[in-house]
Amino acid sequence: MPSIKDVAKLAGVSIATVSRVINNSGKVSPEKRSRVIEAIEKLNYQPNLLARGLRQQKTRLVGCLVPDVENLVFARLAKYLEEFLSARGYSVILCNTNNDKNKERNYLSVLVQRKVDGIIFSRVSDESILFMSSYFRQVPYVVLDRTLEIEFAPTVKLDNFLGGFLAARHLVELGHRCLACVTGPLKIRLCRERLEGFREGLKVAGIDLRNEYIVESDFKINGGKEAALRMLATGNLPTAVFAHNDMMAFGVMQAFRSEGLDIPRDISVVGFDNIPLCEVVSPSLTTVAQPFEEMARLGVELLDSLIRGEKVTQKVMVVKPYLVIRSSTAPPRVA
Amino acid sequence: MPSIKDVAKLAGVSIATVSRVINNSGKVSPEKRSRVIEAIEKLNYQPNLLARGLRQQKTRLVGCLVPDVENLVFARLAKYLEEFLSARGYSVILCNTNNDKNKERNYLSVLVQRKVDGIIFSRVSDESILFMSSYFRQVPYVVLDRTLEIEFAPTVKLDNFLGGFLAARHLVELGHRCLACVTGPLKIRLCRERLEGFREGLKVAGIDLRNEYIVESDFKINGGKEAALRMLATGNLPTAVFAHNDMMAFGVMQAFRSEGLDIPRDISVVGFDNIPLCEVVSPSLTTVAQPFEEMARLGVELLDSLIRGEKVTQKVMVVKPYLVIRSSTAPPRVA
DNA sequence: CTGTTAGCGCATTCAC
DNA sequence: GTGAATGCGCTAACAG
Repeated sequence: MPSIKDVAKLAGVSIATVSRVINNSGKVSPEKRSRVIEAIEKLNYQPNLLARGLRQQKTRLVGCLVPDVENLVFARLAKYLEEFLSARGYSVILCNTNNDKNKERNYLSVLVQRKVDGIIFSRVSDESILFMSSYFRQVPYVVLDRTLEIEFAPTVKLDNFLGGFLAARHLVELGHRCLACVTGPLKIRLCRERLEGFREGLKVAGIDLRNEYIVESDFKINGGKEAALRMLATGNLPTAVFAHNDMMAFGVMQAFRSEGLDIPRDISVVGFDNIPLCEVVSPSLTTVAQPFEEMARLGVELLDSLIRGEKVTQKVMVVKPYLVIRSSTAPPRVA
Repeated sequence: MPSIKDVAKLAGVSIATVSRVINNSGKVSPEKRSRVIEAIEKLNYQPNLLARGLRQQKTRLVGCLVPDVENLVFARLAKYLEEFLSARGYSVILCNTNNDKNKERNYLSVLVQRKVDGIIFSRVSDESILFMSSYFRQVPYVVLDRTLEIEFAPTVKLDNFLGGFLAARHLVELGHRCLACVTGPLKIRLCRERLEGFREGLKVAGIDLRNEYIVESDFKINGGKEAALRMLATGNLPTAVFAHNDMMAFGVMQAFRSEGLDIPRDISVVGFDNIPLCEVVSPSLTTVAQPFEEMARLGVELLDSLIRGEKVTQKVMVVKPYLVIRSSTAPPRVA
């Protein structure tokens, strides 16, 4: 591996001049510049980013923590984060925490040791945040998709209440009066928000969301199936179901269909997330879409500003979900 | 950020002693050791891995190139790679090339500049490999899931021919005599291998795979749909279909079902990959499973050996796929 | 056992 | 414009 010295020697200049050429800083005579460029190409020289980082005290590295890359939601988020970060000249260390607090802790430590310029957290546990808090003044960070209880934490989040509300309004407008909600784990704040938004959407139409129509589940497809089966078991079916994510909605649809019900003729289903699969299943799934790309873009912009030390006035950004109407929702059958 | 100097000062020892404690190298008196440890904790000192990497000429960083993290196959692979690599003390820079040759090129360059200890390629283009070849003697690498035409390239790959063969044998054993294959892009070698394996599996049963029953597609769900519709259009339906991945198999199932056909009563379908969705769709999908975890494990082991400079006798490893029989396959209806 | 020192590769003063 | 010298934080070689 050639170093800057080798280039300098070959070009017959000092390493300072080579550095100036590489970084386009300072004045260099055209002649020496071309000699340096020639040497660089001849040696196939690549600057050592470790050394540069050590010297400059910045690395153009950003760490991204996600709970599960196999989850389509986070795969998507990760993809966009990476795309926008690399467009701004950052490399990304992607850390899959697997929802494991110890892994989170470890990764945070590793990222700090590797001197990342910033960190983007997505849905980490409060414990990790606590652990991380000792670094909070040392390394810029942005929290994505999850609100922290920490004041002033720079955050990009979805208006989950609105998401639930949109689902409710859509179903009410179709004429549904008997609705159910399959939630994610209610210990997660965003689930509570989605539920409350849904409840409010019904309330403004004069409909009560009865407790027996709230089924708590786990964001997984099988959880959705089980939730639907539980409803079937009561014999008291709603005419429409709102699930807190698309996977559970798929499970709900499958369970109902396996019992001979037709979607949406017998029961309408609304999901949440708008993962690509929504449009390919049949019937295609009406869902509350999360603007992942926008969230990633905002998160990256925010982090970049923080890293560059720019003054950031708005540290908490809330993005709006929107409804994508497909074929899984329809007016209820006339009773 | 405290440095080793601060620790040394606080503990009243030299930086060499601190280094010895950190790395557990050399002998240090118990007393000084505990003083150092105390200082480290007090200052919340974290070693600077840039400096260490620069000094040691190794970083414990590994770069992983995948074509598309949103694709469940690669998300899975990436997850396992990360898991096994971090278990061995490596951090991972995950690069999503988005099937873009320029991004591949860029990433390779970045990884080299960041002095990664090794690289794991998954399904990169031949062009990138060409570009990379200038580094091949400088940085250890392993090719996953795709064979290169380069001699001696360390590789972990699937026996794709066997995969096709297994699918064929299963269907033939069920009694099918009229079979079709929905392939991925045939310019990709592994698709040709899967197809040939399938053909051979039929051949040993005395069945010819007729050309009109080979439909080339694109690995996507919609591609599968279209392929099925094309078959329907000919009016000459097979009794079983083998698709080169699960997503296309889902598309095939959907298209057939939307035309009133029943899976597996009217038509059996076999997929490839064994993504988690296989067991949750209905009917659940019989498929040729790729042992992603094993591939990742072998790839990481191989790379680690290479990095450590161990002598590696077997540089090309071929892993075997296996059949997972679910509900999408059944004997054909009696003609 | 322990401390001093050199140097990894680079950007950045500061003289000239 | 240009080069010599310094130091980022660390490990390793060496001397004691």
